[in-house]
Amino acid sequence: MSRTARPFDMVQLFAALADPTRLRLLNLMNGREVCVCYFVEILKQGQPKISRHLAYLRRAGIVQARREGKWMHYRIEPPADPRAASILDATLKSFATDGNMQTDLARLGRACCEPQRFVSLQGAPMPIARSA
Amino acid sequence: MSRTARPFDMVQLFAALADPTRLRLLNLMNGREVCVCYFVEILKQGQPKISRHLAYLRRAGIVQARREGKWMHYRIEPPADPRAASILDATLKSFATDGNMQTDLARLGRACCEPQRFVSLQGAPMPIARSA
DNA sequence: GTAATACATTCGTGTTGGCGCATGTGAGGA
DNA sequence: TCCTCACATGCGCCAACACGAATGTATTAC
Repeated sequence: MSRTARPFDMVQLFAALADPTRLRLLNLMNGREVCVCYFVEILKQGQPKISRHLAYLRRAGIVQARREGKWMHYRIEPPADPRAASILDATLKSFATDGNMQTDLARLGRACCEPQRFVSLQGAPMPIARSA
Repeated sequence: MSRTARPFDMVQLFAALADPTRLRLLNLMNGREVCVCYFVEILKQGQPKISRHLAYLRRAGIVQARREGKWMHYRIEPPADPRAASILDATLKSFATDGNMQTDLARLGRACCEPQRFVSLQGAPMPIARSA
């Protein structure tokens, strides 16, 4: 039984979106694959907190993780269920007109251009642009 | 300060959608103004439970209530915030391909055509079609 | 091997949410 | 006025969640 075959749990999807930290994480991952250390730096939140929210998003089936040496990269995984995909898409689009979300993206952009300014990002891999 | 002027709380919106009973209620209200007694009959759930979930949806700013004598009619109130409106719209559209939601709608249709078959619906006002 | 780095997970605590049950409230009807 | 109907709300209980702090686990550096 494939993971995409079973019907998507819409309630779990909405529960995953019902948290400000998780929405900020999704915003930062929108179009990019991002290393956990960037989340911690940009959101200025504790690492366990970030990690737990990422695990929550992964359980909900909307993000995927990839290991690269010591680092973990997270990216958005659009659900196979078209209903869930449309909800997630509408959510991601809504970030474009959200001032706080754009501020986060600007901070991410600055961190990528000058990682040497952030002690916690020394040697960390840059976010990788992704189509989905 | 008007109620629509302040920025919509997206987290509260998603929290409101993160419950199966509330999703079923929204589905039944999609395109209609429905009396509480119909919700109780169609969903076969206790009246206090239905009432509390409707109150939750009202607090989230996506449904409105109207009193008509002894009966309360609930309808969907599209949020003024276009971001919230698009999320809600995508959610409502997703019901079209959901078998359980269509079953609920079929039960509502039958209850409206033959209210005399349901003891709890004697004299209850019929749902009223609405554009939004 | 040891140590350090980058994340994940566990633990304990406070908060929130959902539920059934009982009770309160507001609008008719007799 | 009293009663009933339709619905809302308060109460107690239990489960789920968010959080900081501490600890565990891969991976790399030495």
